[in-house]
Formats: sequence, structure tokens, C-alpha cells
Amino acid sequence: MDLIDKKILYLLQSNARMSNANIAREVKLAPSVTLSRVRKLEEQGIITGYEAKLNHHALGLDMLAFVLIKVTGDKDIESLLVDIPGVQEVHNVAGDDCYLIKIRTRNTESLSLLLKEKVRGESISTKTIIVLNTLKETAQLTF
Amino acid sequence: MDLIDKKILYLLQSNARMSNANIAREVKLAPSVTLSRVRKLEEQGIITGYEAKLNHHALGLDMLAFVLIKVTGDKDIESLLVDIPGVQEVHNVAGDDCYLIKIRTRNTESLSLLLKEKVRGESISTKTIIVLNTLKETAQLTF
DNA sequence: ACGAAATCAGAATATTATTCTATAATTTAG
DNA sequence: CTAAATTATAGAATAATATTCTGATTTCGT
Repeated sequence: MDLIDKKILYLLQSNARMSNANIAREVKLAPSVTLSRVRKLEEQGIITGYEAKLNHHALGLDMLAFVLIKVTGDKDIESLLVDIPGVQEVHNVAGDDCYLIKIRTRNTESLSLLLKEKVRGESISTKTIIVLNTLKETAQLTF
Repeated sequence: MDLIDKKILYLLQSNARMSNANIAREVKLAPSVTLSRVRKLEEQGIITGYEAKLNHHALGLDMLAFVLIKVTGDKDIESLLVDIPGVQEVHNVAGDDCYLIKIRTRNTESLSLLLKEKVRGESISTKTIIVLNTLKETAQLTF
């Protein structure tokens, strides 16, 4: 990975749909070479995918919450959490067999309903952090 | 927004670099029509962008943490948090003037250093949640 | 300096994006 | 209920792009 690869990564993080021709122009290389660099970054697993970012509010998902979930044994709660609609992230965090999930729902009701239906039975306790306002939200990495 | 638009959104969430021609094939519409639908979704702000997803480990960012930050007054801590390198998300959360940030760093040291240097001075208290293992992490929305 | 490996530019071709036009479908107003 | 207006559609034409190939150049280790 040299500076050109880093610039390619930067560009694709900013706009994943940028054409190969435009990337080539930006990095001042021939399109053919640029394409093979992108392919290599994909094959090496440095680029893991390309996602469209959607406006949650436009889709009626006004609620964002993080929920800390303390579980008892090693039940199969992981696959359960992963499959809950609206759950965007599931992390295993340090201390007390805890999971942290990031979840988007229509409103507070649908959130509490989901937690009641899907999570409560499998957990000792949950702590919900309600997001009022998001100032930044990106997957972009600076390096 | 009809079913075809939803399918387009689904496809672009799965692979933002899918060609318009392929999207058209999938939704069984002419490329011209498909393109104008995508443009409209962009103009309406339903699609807000396209991001390449990178492998953090390949970039030497092995550490992921969420940090809850309790602040005193309404200092300009927000722009400070947003600009810290590695910070991917900054949320204002309910209760006690708290912020929740998602941050990626090289290791525990660089995390504690960042917190010490940038955050501690501006905050009453911080609570750091260290992620051991991530089971799911996507911006995809199901609807 | 030398050879191997990687990187490069540029040409050729296949595929795609984009614009345009004409037609069909749907909605709206009277 | 009908006519006009709006919107959505397919398909053609062309501009741009992606992709593969070839051969030249550079890089790197020895």
C-alpha cells in the first residue's frame, strides 16, 4: 500500500460510486492501472464492500438507540441479536458478558416492543441509551 | 417510493458500486428509467451517499471503543469531538448532557492518549466501553 | 549493474451511462 | 366522464466508461 492506494481508499470512502475513470484522473494514473489497484485492494480484503447510505428519517426510522445487554450463560443470543430488524451493529464488549447493539426503530414504542419481545427473555439486564441528536456518523477511516 | 425504488435501495445498500445496467436488469426496467429513479432518490435525500467499507485491521486500527462523555457547560466540545481522528460517530444522548462517541484507534494506548489529550479537559467524566469482538456492523436498513 | 518482478501507458473492444424522443399510463380538473 | 396535464416508460443513439491485452518502463534486491 503506497500513497496512491491510500488516495484511492480516500476517494472511495468519500464516494463509492466514483467512476474508475475519475479515480484515475484524480490519482494521475491510467484507468487500467487504477482498476487493477482497486481490484487488488478488494482481493486483499482492504476494501470489504460498498454501501449506500440512506436517510433514516425519510424511511420513517426516527429512533436511534444503543442498548447494553447483560446476558447469563452463553446462550445463542448472538444470532438472535444479529437478526433483529433495525439492528445495525452487535458488539461483544469487555466486562460482565455484555453486548452492545446499535438499533434503529420507528419510535420509542417500537423500540421498547422489540426489546420486550426479543431481548428481555434472554438477558439479565439491559441499559438503553437513547440518541437525541447525531453530530457525526460515518464509517470513514482516516489513516 | 414504490416497490421498485425499495429494491433499488436494497441493491445499492448491498453493493453501492453495482452498475446502473445491472440494477436495471434486477428491477426489470430500462437503464434510462432506472438511472432517473436513482437520481431522484439522491435528489430527494433518501440516498445520502456511498461509502467504501474498509478493513480496520488491515489499516492497523485494531481498537474499537464507545465512550460516554459527561460534559459541564455548553462548551464547544461538539466540534472538538467530531474532529478527533478515528472518531466515526458522535451522538448527543439523553440524560446529563452526555455524548456518546464511537472511536477507532491503533491500540489501547493510543485510545487512552487521545482521551487524555483531547477529552478529559472538557469533560466531568468519561466511561469507556471496549469492544472485544464485533458480530455485525453495517449501515444497512431494512424496511 | 543485472535480472526478476512489479508497475505502467496506451490501444482495442465490450459494456455502460446518459440524453433524447415518442408512446403509454396515470392523475387531475372541469 | 372526458380531456388535458403530468408522469412513467421503452428504446435508440451516442458519449463515456470498464476491461483486457501488449509491450515499455520502473523498482528492487543482489
